[in-house]
Amino acid sequence: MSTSTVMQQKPANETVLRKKERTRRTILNAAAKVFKHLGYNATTLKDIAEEAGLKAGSMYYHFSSKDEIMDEVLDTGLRAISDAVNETIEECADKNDKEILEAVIQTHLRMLFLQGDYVSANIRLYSQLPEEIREKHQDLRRGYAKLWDRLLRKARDSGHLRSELEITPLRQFILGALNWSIEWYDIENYTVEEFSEKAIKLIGHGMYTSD
Amino acid sequence: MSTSTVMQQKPANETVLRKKERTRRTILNAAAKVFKHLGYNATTLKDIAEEAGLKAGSMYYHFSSKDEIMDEVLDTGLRAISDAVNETIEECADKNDKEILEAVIQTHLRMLFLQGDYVSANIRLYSQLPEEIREKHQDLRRGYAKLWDRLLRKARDSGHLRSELEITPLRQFILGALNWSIEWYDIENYTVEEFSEKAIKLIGHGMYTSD
Amino acid sequence: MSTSTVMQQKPANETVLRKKERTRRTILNAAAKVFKHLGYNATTLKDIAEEAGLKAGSMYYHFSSKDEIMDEVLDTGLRAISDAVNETIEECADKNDKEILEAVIQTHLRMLFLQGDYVSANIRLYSQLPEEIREKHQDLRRGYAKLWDRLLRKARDSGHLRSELEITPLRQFILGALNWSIEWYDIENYTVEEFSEKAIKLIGHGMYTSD
Amino acid sequence: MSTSTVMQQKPANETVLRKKERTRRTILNAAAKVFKHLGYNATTLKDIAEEAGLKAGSMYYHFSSKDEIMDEVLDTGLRAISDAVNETIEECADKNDKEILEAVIQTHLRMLFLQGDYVSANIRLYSQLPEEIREKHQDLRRGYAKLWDRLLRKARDSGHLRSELEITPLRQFILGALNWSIEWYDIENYTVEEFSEKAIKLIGHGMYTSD
DNA sequence: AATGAATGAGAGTTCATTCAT
DNA sequence: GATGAATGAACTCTCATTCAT
Repeated sequence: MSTSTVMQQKPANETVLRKKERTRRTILNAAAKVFKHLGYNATTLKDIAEEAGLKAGSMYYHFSSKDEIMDEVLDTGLRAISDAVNETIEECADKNDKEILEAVIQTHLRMLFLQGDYVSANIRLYSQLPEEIREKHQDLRRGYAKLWDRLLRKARDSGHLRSELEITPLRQFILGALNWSIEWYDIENYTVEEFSEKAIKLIGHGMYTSD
Repeated sequence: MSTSTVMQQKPANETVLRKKERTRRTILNAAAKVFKHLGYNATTLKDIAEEAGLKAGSMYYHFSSKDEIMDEVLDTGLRAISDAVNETIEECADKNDKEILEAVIQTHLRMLFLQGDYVSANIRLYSQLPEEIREKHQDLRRGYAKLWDRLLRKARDSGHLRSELEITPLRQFILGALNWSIEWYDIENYTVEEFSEKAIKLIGHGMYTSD
Repeated sequence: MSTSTVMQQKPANETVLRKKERTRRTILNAAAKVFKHLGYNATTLKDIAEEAGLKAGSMYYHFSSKDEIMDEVLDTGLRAISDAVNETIEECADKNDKEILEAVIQTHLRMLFLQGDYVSANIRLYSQLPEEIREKHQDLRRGYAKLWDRLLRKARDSGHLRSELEITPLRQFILGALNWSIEWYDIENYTVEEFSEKAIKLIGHGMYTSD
Repeated sequence: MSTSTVMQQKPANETVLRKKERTRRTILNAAAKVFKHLGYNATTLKDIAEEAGLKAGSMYYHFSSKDEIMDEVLDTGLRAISDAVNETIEECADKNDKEILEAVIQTHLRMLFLQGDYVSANIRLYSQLPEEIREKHQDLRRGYAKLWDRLLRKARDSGHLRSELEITPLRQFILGALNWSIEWYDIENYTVEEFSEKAIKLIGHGMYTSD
C-alpha cells in the first residue's frame, strides 16, 4: 500500500519476467551454438537442452517446436547483421560510396566472426534447411540482399565500380567469398581488421598485378 | 561339372561381376543426387534406394553402411574435379601461368555445374558432415587445396599475381567465391563459359575501376 | 492478537474457506464439462485449468491428482441422479408402482440432459475409465442399480410388470436404452418431457402392435 | 524351367504374401482386442505390439499410423455386422417383417458377443474417438443405421409395429438397449439365443403386463 | 543379388506432477 | 492460494541396420 510496497513488487515482477526471458535467451544461445556446429538435422533437442543446462522436455515451456527455435535463431542472426550494416551506413554519411562499401564489408565480417553464433549459424545453415523453414525466413534474406544491391549500384553509378558489372552476380560473388570464410578463417592468424583489409583489397583490385 | 558347365559359368560369373559393379554405380549415382538435394542427415537409405530402383535392404549387399556410401560419393566427386583440373593443367603445358589459372577456374566451375552430382554433392555437403566422415576425406581435400596453392604460388612467382598476396587466404577466397555460386548460379541465365569469364575478370581485376 | 484482530481474522478465515470451496467447485464444473466432451484420457489438466480460469499447477492446491478430480466428478454425478430419483420416489408416496416407475424414468432422463455435466460425464465416461478409478466408484453405482431393482421388483410383485421378467437384465436393458440416448438425443427436437413419454411408452408396451 | 519349377515358385510366392497378410491380421486382431479393452487413447502401440508378439516400431511396416490401425478395426467391425445382418435378411426372404426384425436383432447380438473383438470394439469406442477418425467412419455407420430404418419402416408399414412410432428414435432406442448390453452381458449366465429371446420379447411387447 | 520383414535406438513431443516463490 | 518453471516418463513415429529366404 505504501509507495515502498509498490516499488518492491515491481522489481519482483520484473525479475520474474527476466527469468523467463533469460532462460529463453539461454536456450537460443545454446541452440545457435549447437546448430552452427552440427547443422539443423543432426542437432537434437537433447543437445540444445544440455548446452542450455536443462532437460529436453523443458524447452517446450519456452518454444513450441524445434522449428520455432531454428526460426528465431535465423531471424536473430540476420537482424543482427542487417542492423549492424545499416548502422555502419548511417555512420558513413559523409564518406563516398567506395568507403561505405569497404566499411560495410568490414562490418559484415565482424558480425560473422565476433557476434555470437547467430550470424554464423544463419550463414552456414541456410542452404541445408528444410524448404518450409527457409521460406519463412526468405523475406528477411531478400531484404539484406537488396541492401547490398543498393550499395553496389550506387557505387557503380558514382563511377567507383566498373560499369560493365552486373549487380546481382557481383553481390553473390562478394557475399560468397566473404561467407565462405566462415569455414576456414581462424582468428588466431589475423585480426578481423587485417582479414577485412585483405578481403577488401582482393575484391576491390583483384589478384592480378595491375598493369 | 563338365567342361562346358565350367565355361558357361565363367562368362556368367563375369556378367555377374559386371552386374554387381553396375548396380554399385547406380546406387552411387542415386546417392549423389539425393544427398546433394537433401543433405546428409535428411537423406534416407530408402530415398536412395527408390532413386536407384531397389529396396533399402538390398544396398547392404554393396555397401556396409550409409557412411560408406557417403564416403564414396565424396571421394568420387573430389577425384573427378581433381582429375579434370590436372588434365587441364597438362593440356595447358604451353601456356603461361595466368592462362593456366584461368583455364583451371573454368574447369572447376564446369565440373561443379555440368558433371553429375558427385562434385556438387561434395562441395555442398562437406561442411555439414559428421566429423568422422569428414576426417576420412580430409587428405583428398588437402591434396586438391595444395594443387591450387602450387598454381597460385607459381603465378605469383612469375609476376602475374600481386607479390603481397598470401597464398592460403587467396586460395580460400577464390574457392569460396566459386563454390558458393552453387547455391545461386542458374544455368538458364548464363552458359558456364560466360559465367566463368565473369568470375575470372572479377577475381583477376577486382570490382573497382582501375585507375 | 487483540480481540478485534481475532474477530477480523475469523471472517477473513471464513472468506478464505469459502473462496477455497468456490474454486474447488469451479474446477469441478470445468472438469465435468471437459471430461464429458473429450473423455478421460484426452482431457489434459491444462484444458480443465483453462476452462476454470487458472493455471494447471494451481489445481494441485485443491486436488492431489487428475484421478482425484475424476473421482469427484463421477461421485457428484451419481449422487445427483441418485438423490433426484430418491426425491422423486418420496414425492410419489401416494402413487402406484407403475406411476412411480414412470416418474423415475423421467427424472433419470431429466438429470441426464438438464443437470449440468456431472451426470452425463458419469454415464458417458464410466466404461472407458482405468480399472482403478472405476473400482473406487463401484459401490455408488451398485447402490443406484439396487435402487432400480427395488422399484422394478416391487412393480413386478404388484402385478404391473410381466411376472416372467428377470429383474437384473430388465434393469440393464432399460438403463441401456435410456443412457445411450445421451449419444444422440437432441433437445432441439423434443422437450425432455416429450422424450420421456416416448421412452416410457416404448419400454412399457414395446414396439409391436398390441394384439 | 519345367512346369514343376513354376509350380514350386507359385506357392512360395503365395506363402510370402500370406506371411505379410498374416502379420497384418495378427496386428489387427491384437489391436481390436486391446482397443476394446482400454479404449483408443489409453491404448499404446506398445500394448498392441506386445499382444501381437512384435515390437512397436515393427508395426509401421504394416500400417502407417495408430489411426490407420484404428480405422481398419472400425471398418472391419462394422462391415462384419453389416454383412451378417444383410445375409440374415436374405435368408429370411420368405418370412414376414416381424420375423425378419427378430432374426436381425439376434444376428446383431450374436455378432456383438461371438464375433471376435472388431464389432464390440467398434460399438464401445465410437463415441470416444477423436472427431477426425469418427468422420472417416461416418458413412459406414450411416449405412448401417439406414439398413435398420428400412427394416423398421417396412415392419411398421406392414402393420407389425405401432403406427405412431417414429423410426429414428425407435432405432436409436433399440440399438442403445442392445449395444449397451456389451457392458454387462455375461455369456456364463445365458446363451446368446436365450439372451436374444429376452431382448426381443422386451423390445417387442414391453415390460408391462398387457391388459 | 535382392527382398521382405523385423528390430532397437533414438527422434520430437506431450503431460501429469512438483516445488520455489 | 496461485503461478512460473522445470522435470521425467511415456508416447507416436523414423530409420539404419540385420537376416532368413
